[in-house]
Amino acid sequence: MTTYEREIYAVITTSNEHLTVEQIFAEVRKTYPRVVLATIYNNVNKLCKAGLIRRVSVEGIPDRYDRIQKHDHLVCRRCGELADITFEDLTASLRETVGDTFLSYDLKVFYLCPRCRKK
Amino acid sequence: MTTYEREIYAVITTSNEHLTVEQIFAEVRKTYPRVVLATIYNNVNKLCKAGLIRRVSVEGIPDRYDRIQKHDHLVCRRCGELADITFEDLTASLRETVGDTFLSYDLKVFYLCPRCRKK
DNA sequence: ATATATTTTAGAATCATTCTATCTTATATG
DNA sequence: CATATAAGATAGAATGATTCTAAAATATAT
Repeated sequence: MTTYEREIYAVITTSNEHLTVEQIFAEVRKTYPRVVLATIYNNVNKLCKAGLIRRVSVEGIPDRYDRIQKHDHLVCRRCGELADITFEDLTASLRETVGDTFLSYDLKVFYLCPRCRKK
Repeated sequence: MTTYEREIYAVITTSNEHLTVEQIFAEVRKTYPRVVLATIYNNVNKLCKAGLIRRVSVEGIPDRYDRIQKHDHLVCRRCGELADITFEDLTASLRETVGDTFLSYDLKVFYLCPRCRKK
């Protein structure tokens, strides 16, 4: 692991939020002021391919990066904010339906977050 | 409904595939050669907001448009190709977990499509 | 110690999508 | 019917996240 890989991995896994590349960039910059945005892109891609982090893509907003530990996501339909939920694991059931080419799944649950609910 | 809305709606709902804006554009053009790409964008957006069609966003490839009738999607991890599956309806169970701010959900199942499997 | 591979930097390029301004068509009102 | 107003379509520029390319720096291996 390179310095940046380690640093970016740490930023993502120690954060309780779902960080965008820009947010990771801002964070890494505090320690390594000369880092460049492309380096963050390079490394989140590498970390994703290595299976150490996961990308969370929500339509219309920049991709976010997250720890891999199994969990699903709540997405606010109004503001796009992400939150974690842990719903029952569908793996076995899906593998049965799909067959042995099944790889993984992504469950996004749309809702109104508490803040948006008030409005 | 305007002429284009009707036409675009028809193209999407009569197709067995999951069409991109470009594909819809090509199709509509056959009947209305003077149509412009922005018109397709305007109208798919309007149709989505009206709840007559749904957008299917898969990371890294252009958005696709689909009929609304409840079903889930298989996404090939290798080529991005989409296919339909109908998995058990999780609505009731999710509403229980999430509460009454629950709106809807999106389940994507990643697999290897038959074509990619061969390689 | 030198060659080779990997990583980073810098900035240009890409490309789906949105936006703005203008023109056209449809609808409503007197 | 004529004119006003709203809605839709066109054309093309703008946006913005992400990727790509080429060069520079750093690390690894022989």
